[in-house]
Amino acid sequence: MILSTQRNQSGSKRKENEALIITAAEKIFADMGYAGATMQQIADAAGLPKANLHYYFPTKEILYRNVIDKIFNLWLEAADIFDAAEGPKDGLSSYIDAKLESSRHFPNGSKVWANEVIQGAPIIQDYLESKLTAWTHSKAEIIEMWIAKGLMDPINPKTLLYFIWSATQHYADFQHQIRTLNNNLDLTESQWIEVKEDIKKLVLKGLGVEPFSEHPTISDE
Amino acid sequence: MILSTQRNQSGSKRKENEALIITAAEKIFADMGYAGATMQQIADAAGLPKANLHYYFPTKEILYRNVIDKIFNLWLEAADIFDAAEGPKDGLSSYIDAKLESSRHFPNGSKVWANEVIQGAPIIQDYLESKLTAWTHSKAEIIEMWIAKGLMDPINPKTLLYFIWSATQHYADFQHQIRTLNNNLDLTESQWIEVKEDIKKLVLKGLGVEPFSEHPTISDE
DNA sequence: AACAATCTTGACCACTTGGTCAAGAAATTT
DNA sequence: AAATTTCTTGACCAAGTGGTCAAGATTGTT
Repeated sequence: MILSTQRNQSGSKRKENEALIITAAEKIFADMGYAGATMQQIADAAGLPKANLHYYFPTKEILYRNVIDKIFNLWLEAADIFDAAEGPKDGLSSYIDAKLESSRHFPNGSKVWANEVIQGAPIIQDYLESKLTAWTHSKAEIIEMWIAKGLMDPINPKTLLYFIWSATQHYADFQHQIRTLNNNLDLTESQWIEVKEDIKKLVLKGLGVEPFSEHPTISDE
Repeated sequence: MILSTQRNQSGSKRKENEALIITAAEKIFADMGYAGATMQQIADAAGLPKANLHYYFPTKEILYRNVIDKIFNLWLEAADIFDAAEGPKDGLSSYIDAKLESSRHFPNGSKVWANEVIQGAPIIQDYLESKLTAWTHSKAEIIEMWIAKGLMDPINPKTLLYFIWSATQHYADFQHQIRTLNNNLDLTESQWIEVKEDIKKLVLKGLGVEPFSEHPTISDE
């Protein structure tokens, strides 16, 4: 008895099972969309009976919102890099790296988000209106400051943000298409490195962020 | 009676109604996803009773594949520009323009495609394996030729294609998010022009495609 | 005008879905 | 060890789904 008392060290059984269910749900929602996902599939993926899911998350929508919540908070964290950066070379590089890492290792979150937004964000509109709007404005200000300081070419900050979001999230959302066009193989480590370098180079050079090391490009052939 | 005889001049009633249904279906599939869309919703959007849909398209999946077919053929057409181009400046500019126009005026097709690919292309995998693969290889060859001729910096051609696809399709797929971040307003004509210019400039300059007209950018502040 | 082909439609059905519930098993507290 | 809280689960249900069907309306043909 004494031995088995505190079997679950890391918090209550509730937290454990909620995390288990959310992880399973993230995958199923990513693969099937909100409407296409069934509670039964999620239950199977989590290894629990369906009725048990409803004990922890009363409705499918509540479960879904918990999934979104987890995803969005991860994204917010990943973007702290931005604020700490000295200038665009540093900040944008790190941000692109972080977003690509996230696309590589946690594509499901990005997929769920994409699916939801494509469909007009019927369930998470309040997120867009509040959190995402605030976040975007704060990052746009930083970019504008960089432009004002002459550290990069002028560009609409939102256009640049969309640019980076789309280029990086594409590797999560369109993972399947990319794999198919890569002889049905996932990208290798070296391919990922190449993608990272290509994207960073393209963006930084495209923005006229100067000291990109490397030999200066030959101007005319 | 005589008056109403040839009411439908342009081809058979079949073609008319099929087009009507496909257009309605495209919107519903884009807004709801494949699983989330119901035949009843599509029927309502088309102004027809549900049983009538099944007369023209026996199953939901057959209707869906017809929608995909229409979308994909439009994309193929838009990419002919690529082959006719002299070099990257011309070719990439035109392609970006065409893709952005398509995102602006026909976002639903892009959304349906994105939804499907995110979910692993359960229904259109054969498209990816055959048509898209062939198309991509042919475009990659052109890009490699441009690189070999020294018309642009070296880059993995697929990475570049993904880059352009993601940047342009983002404006269709994430239309709702972009609108929300634009004070709940659709982009204006001048905003679209700005986006086009920003993206083209970023890509071309990022690829070291030189004569981008305009005044030479001031190198240091 | 008679006939044939095409199209239209309400009513219907088998099946799946999210969600409920009540009985009980485990764990925790007193 | 008794009482209480938390968790587990099979069985169940009302609602909605894709798809069917047969009767009829419309159109085209001879």
